[in-house]
Amino acid sequence: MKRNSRLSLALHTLSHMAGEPGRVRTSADIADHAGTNPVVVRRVLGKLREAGLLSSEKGHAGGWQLAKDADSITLADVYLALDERLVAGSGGDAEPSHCSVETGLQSRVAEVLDDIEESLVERLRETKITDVHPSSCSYCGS
Amino acid sequence: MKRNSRLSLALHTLSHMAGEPGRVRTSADIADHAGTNPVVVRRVLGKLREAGLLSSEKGHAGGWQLAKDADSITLADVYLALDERLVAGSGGDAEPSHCSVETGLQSRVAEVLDDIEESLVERLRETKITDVHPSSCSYCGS
DNA sequence: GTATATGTAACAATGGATGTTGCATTCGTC
DNA sequence: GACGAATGCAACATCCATTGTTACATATAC
Repeated sequence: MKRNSRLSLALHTLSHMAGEPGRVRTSADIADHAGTNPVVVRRVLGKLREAGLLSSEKGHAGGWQLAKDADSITLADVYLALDERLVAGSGGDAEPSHCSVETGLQSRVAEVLDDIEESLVERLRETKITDVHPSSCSYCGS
Repeated sequence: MKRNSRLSLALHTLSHMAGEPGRVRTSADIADHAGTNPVVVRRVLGKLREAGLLSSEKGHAGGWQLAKDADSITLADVYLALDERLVAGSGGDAEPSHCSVETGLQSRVAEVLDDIEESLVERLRETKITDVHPSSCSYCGS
């Protein structure tokens, strides 16, 4: 995995689950499919659980499944659950400048990027998890 | 500097230049203002020059300035000049899977992210460099 | 009690971005 | 023509976020 792997892994997994909503999957299964590691899967899916998108059960027959209807989950939900801020960045690490033009400009640039970030989230809100699942998929139970 | 530093540095610099379009600035000056290194500045601004947004002159009285009207430069121009792909990521590093559901899903996820990326660029096209420059700026010559 | 799952902490490894140095080249000025 | 000042560029070092890994505690079904 390389860039945007968290978002990618999340969408991948959710989309899979949208195909067979009832099925419970272990992090090991998911990791195999996604070509990564169970712990990484748990880390990412844990965020989605915090956001109420997934539920997990410990123990023998445990695993992960959707906590709500796939139709009601948008990419914005996923994006926000993962605390991604692709455009705006982490933001407030600018060392205070002596020059007032600089500080003004810096905050203005940050403002603009925040606006763009917001637009991005709005755009993400338009796509549902069910839109990601391939319509031509004849393998899953759906 | 930390995250999104290239985009941030580029916007910062262009916005500065929009204030005093005639002035030629050295990479050392710009680096000072941005709190970074002349070579880094040249790396980033070099991309903007390739895209025709800036021009640079070597030699004694050399430096950087806008190559076109600040009004005609949008954030999309900058974003694309820098080869940023914030949403879509680098993309094609997925190891080929034996499972056809996987490959289908992976390409579908990539498709969706590409769409979002495109929307982002469209959004960026709506903001001009002159929109970034603070209207309350009484320091620059504009 | 055992097997199997998550939850989590601690640490290692990887990789991209940034910072740095050095030097060739170009251009104005003396 | 020599010199100073700037870009252009390559090579290397450093930093840092992400990912990968190991280990172990905990919970649950059988």
